[in-house]
Amino acid sequence: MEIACFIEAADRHCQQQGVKLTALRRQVLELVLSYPGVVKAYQVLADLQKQRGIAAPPTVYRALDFLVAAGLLHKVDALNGYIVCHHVGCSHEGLILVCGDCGQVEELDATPVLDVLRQQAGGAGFAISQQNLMLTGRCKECRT
Amino acid sequence: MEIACFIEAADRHCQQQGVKLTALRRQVLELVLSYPGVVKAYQVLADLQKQRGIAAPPTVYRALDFLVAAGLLHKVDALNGYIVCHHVGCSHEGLILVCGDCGQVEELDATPVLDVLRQQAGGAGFAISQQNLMLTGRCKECRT
DNA sequence: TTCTCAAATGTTACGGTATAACAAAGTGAT
DNA sequence: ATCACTTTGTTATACCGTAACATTTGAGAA
Ligand SMILES: [Zn+2]
Ligand SMILES: [Zn+2]
Ligand SMILES: [Zn+2]
Ligand SMILES: [Zn+2]
Repeated sequence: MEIACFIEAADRHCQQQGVKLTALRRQVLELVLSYPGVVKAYQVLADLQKQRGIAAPPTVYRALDFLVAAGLLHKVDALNGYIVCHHVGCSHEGLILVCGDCGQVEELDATPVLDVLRQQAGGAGFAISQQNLMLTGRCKECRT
Repeated sequence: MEIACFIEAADRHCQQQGVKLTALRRQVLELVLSYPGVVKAYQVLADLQKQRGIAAPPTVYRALDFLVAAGLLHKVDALNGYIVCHHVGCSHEGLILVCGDCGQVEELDATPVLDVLRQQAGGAGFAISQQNLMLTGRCKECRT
């Protein structure tokens, strides 16, 4: 199974970083993984409630925050959602393409373009921090 | 006055586009202009209430949506806020730098870098739409 | 083992963000 | 004046996210 494999990698990744992928965090990660694209916190919360009967917002937000900090998820501000990072470990800044029609997500490497952006911003006295680039558009399928 | 000049240009810009900068929309634009950087909808709402006694969220959200659609404001998703576009008319895609410390904003031209991004995304079958690039970081002053 | 402390999770309550739905008022054309 | 259309007002509610404090858990020290 694809998911189990990812979880295993995530587990190793957390151990390397000296943080713990607890049962709850793993469960939330699995729930996010079960979606093909962007997922919202309250959707994860609903799923979690189906599985363990009761859960409150802080439970899922804390897990999501942890997973983002660990580099396993990315937050998609424009959609108030989260996506799985499929480039764990490859110390990267992501170029995240979100299809506005179907919600599917593709993640490319933004390192080269961010070098250019850092230079351009630096010329204006601005130091841009480590971050991902989010762009919206339409995926191959949705372009018909 | 700087603001009056901007409003005048905004008015012309709207006329050219065949949309109307009504009194309410102008008032909201002035309120956003009165801040140096990112402003939040509910802050504008509070200001509006001071000026006209009563106002509800839809009033300000509708005005803000209009101003964004007209190209007079940009929405900063990462901060749930809005900024004034100081490149009205120059048909542009902005590279918007937001200082995470002080909220100040600088807007550069993102056209060249978006050309590169379009090419990279196109290689993955993705057609990215017209949009601005938002990056967070620290401005000259806040870097101490 | 048992204690202790820090991290993680549970729980309650609340505040911030945004929109749906419908009513009323303005605008301009016939 | 009447009509169709756009804008604004109003109420209510849904969605997003966190503060604050209680409780549990688990790893290391005594
Ligand atoms: Zn990634
Ligand atoms: Zn799609
Ligand atoms: Zn702009
Ligand atoms: Zn600053």
